Parts: sequence; structure tokens; C-alpha cells
Amino acid sequence: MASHHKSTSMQSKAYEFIKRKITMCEYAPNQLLSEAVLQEELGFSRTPVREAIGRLEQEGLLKVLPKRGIVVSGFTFSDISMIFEVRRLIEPYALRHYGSRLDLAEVKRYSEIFHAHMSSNECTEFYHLDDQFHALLISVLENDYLLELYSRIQTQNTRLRVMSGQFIDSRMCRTMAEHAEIADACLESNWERAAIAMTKHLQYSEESSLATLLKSRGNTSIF
Amino acid sequence: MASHHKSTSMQSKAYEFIKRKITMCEYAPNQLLSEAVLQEELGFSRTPVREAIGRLEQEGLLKVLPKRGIVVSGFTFSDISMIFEVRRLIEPYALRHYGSRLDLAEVKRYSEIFHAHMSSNECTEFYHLDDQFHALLISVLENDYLLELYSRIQTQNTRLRVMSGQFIDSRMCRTMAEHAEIADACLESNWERAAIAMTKHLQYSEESSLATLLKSRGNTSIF
DNA sequence: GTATATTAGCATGTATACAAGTTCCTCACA
DNA sequence: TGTGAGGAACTTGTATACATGCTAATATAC
Repeated sequence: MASHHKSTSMQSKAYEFIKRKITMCEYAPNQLLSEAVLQEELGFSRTPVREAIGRLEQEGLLKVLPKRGIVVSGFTFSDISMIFEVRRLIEPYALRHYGSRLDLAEVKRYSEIFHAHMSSNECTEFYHLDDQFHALLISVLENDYLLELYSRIQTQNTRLRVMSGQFIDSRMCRTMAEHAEIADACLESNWERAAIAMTKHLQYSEESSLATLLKSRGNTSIF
Repeated sequence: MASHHKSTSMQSKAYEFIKRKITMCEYAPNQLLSEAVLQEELGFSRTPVREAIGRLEQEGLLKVLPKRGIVVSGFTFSDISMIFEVRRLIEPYALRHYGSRLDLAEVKRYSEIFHAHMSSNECTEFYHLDDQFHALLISVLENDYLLELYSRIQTQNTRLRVMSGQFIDSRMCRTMAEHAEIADACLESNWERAAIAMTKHLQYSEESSLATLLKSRGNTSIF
């Protein structure tokens, strides 16, 4: 009976909650859900939960099957290739055109980490670092459309990563090295080189994603 | 009191209805609305209207001011530059990388129209033609993320066009010529030339948009 | 005349009741 | 044993009642 003072709306909380669960694959791809399930998990009533579901559906993370239920969006190989196509389009573009906006002091911080850890493998922090580095580079785009698109892509990327399960050490080392290459090009203000390095990095990254998925999921093309 | 059999949901109808009104500037940029107003126009109850509003807000066409009302999103010059940045990024890319997927017979149809009308000026059909041509060229992208982004951009572009009111004949002719150039490059399967022509076309187009808006709105940077 | 407290009206936020469609189990029956 | 009609249980779609917060106009004190 206590009077709750909620600073953020229940809808937003529901949205963040569900989105997180989907991103972390606690709601797995193709898993069936329902409003009722989500209501119970959250303790909210239908309205805010439904609104959250609507937002998530529009972002493509969910699909509402009328009168039947809700299903978490799955992945196909086509999805993966679309995701990386967008990244290959946007990220090198950001470097090539707006690299000069980068805070090189911050880039240097990352560069040192990459060089230091090029042979180490601390998984826990690794992907956090990966995300943060790419987020830093993309932040030079002051274009809401592109940033929002990239944010969606990054969510999908995280799902892929979590789904593919264990990380391959050799890939981690190579990623560190590729990141180092990108960062160093930035520190030279050689944006063309940085863009090219980024393109290559994304190419390798896509190949590795596909390979990992193929292995871990035994050639099922959809999941 | 008649029993209506509605094939599509009321929510979708509400969404299409409101979106169309915003696109056509019948709900003008920065105009204040409210759920009540929209309910009355549609004759629906709150729920489906609210859900439509939610979708439109996520697309950036609307902004809900909590407990205060709803405002139709306006434009700033920054918006215009963001819109054209996305177009300059996507459209030449589509031609350069996937031009070969184009149905050249259709391109030829457009090419002939452009050459024929390079000095005429039939406003009514002009922008329809413009949209269709660009839509044809972009359709080679089989990337849901990029296509959806482009669809949003095109909505914004239409709003800009409607807002800026009357069309400038000289710009129409130049557009026809620029389109012809793009189409002809495609017919030669010279995708690099097509991409460059597209880039130039978009550059001119942006400049023209800005100029028109400046004139018609008397230097108000926001509306 | 000015400043401030009060309050009525209207906005959205949330909960819930009801409508209508889908699925799938049950059970009668051939 | 197979099969199909019926219906219970569950789903989302819609309408509406109530809660809460913002705004602005008004009354009141000075």
C-alpha cells in the first residue's frame, strides 16, 4: 500500500527489461512468449507491457502473431549478412568522413589496451571493450538516423555473440590486433587507412561469426 | 450501430491515417495534437489510437509530451542535412554495388520519360515520378535495415517537399536532366558513373531544398 | 497593481473488463 | 482404431474507468 514514486514510466521499465532479456538470449530466438508471461515477470498490468511489446516489435526484436502469441525474432544467415553489410557501410564511412572529430586521447587509451592484450584473453571484459571501441568510433556521426540504425545493429550483434556461445581465443587475439591497427591509423590521422582497416576487420568478423554459428549450431540455417 | 467487419486492425488504420496526415502536412510540423483530437477524427477509442501514436513516435514523426500533449515533429536545418547525408550514403552505394540487379527495361522506360520531359513541367506527376525512380534504384538493396531506413527518409523527404510548397520549374528541369544522366549510366551498366551522378544529383537536390525553404519560410531555422 | 495560493480542467499513464479469434484436447461415433 | 464435431482454455484486440500530473486562470492577500 506504500505510495511508489516512479521516476521512469512502467512502460520504459518493461521495454528495457524485455529488451535486455532478448538481447541476452534469456528469451531465446524463436521462443514463444505471451503478454501474460511478461506481465507476470514484471508485475505490471497489460497496458504498459503491451506498449513495450509494440516498441520491440517495431524494432524487429519481436513479432506479434495475432490471437496466437508473441515470438522472439530469430536469425537467418541472411540477417547476419544484412547486419554486417550495414556495419561495413556505416563504420568506415564514419572514419573516412568524420575521423577528425575523434578524441585522439581516448583512442590512444584504447590503442594501448589493444597492444597490451594482443596475446592475453580476458573474455569477460573483451566484448565490453569491443562494443565501447566501436561505439567511440561511430560517435562522430552526428546523424540521428544513422546512430539509431547502428544502435539496432549493435543489439542484433550482441544477440549473435551471446547465441554463438563460447568465444574463440584466436579470434579474440586477431580482433585485438585489428582494433590496434584501426586505432593506430586514427592516431596518425590517416582516416583512409583507418577506414580500410575497419572494412577488413568487419569482413573477418563476419566470416568468424558465420563460422562459429555453423559449428555451434550444426548447420541449421535458421534459429 | 452497424456491425463492421474490418479486415485490418483499427490500430493499423489509425497509424496509416495519422501518418498520411503528417506526411501531407495536414498536421503541420510543430502542430499540437492530443489523443482526444485523433480519437474524434477517427472515431476509434483510445487504445488503438494510442498504439498508433506510439509507433509514430518511435518513427520520429511525433513526440509525446508527458501529461501535456502530442506535438508533430518539426524540422531543423540539421534534419535536412541528416536526411540528405543518409541518401548520399545509401543511394550511390546501391548503384555501385548492386546496380547489376536492376531491371534495365524499366530503367529505360524512365530514361525515355526523363528525356522527353526535360523541358516540360507537369508538376502533378513530377514528384510521383521522382519517388518511383529513386525507389526503383534503391530496390536492389535486399537489406531490410537499409530499406526501412530509406523508407523513413523518404517520408521525411515528402514532408519537406510538401512544406516547401510550390515547386521551382527550373529545378524540375534540372532534376529531369540529372535523372536522365543517372538512368543513362545505368543503361550502360556503368555503375560507377551512375553512383557519381547520383551523388551529384543529391547534392544539388539538398542545396535546392535548403534554398527553397529559406525563401519560403523567411529564414526561420526551425519550423 | 502585483504576487502568490488555490483550483478546475485537461493531458497522458495505468488497470481492467469485455470481445473475438486460435489452438488443441476431449469424446462421441463410425 | 480412426475421425470429426464440439468446446474449454488461452491468445490478442478493443473499450473504458480511474489515477496522476501539468497548466493556466482566478481569487485573494498585501
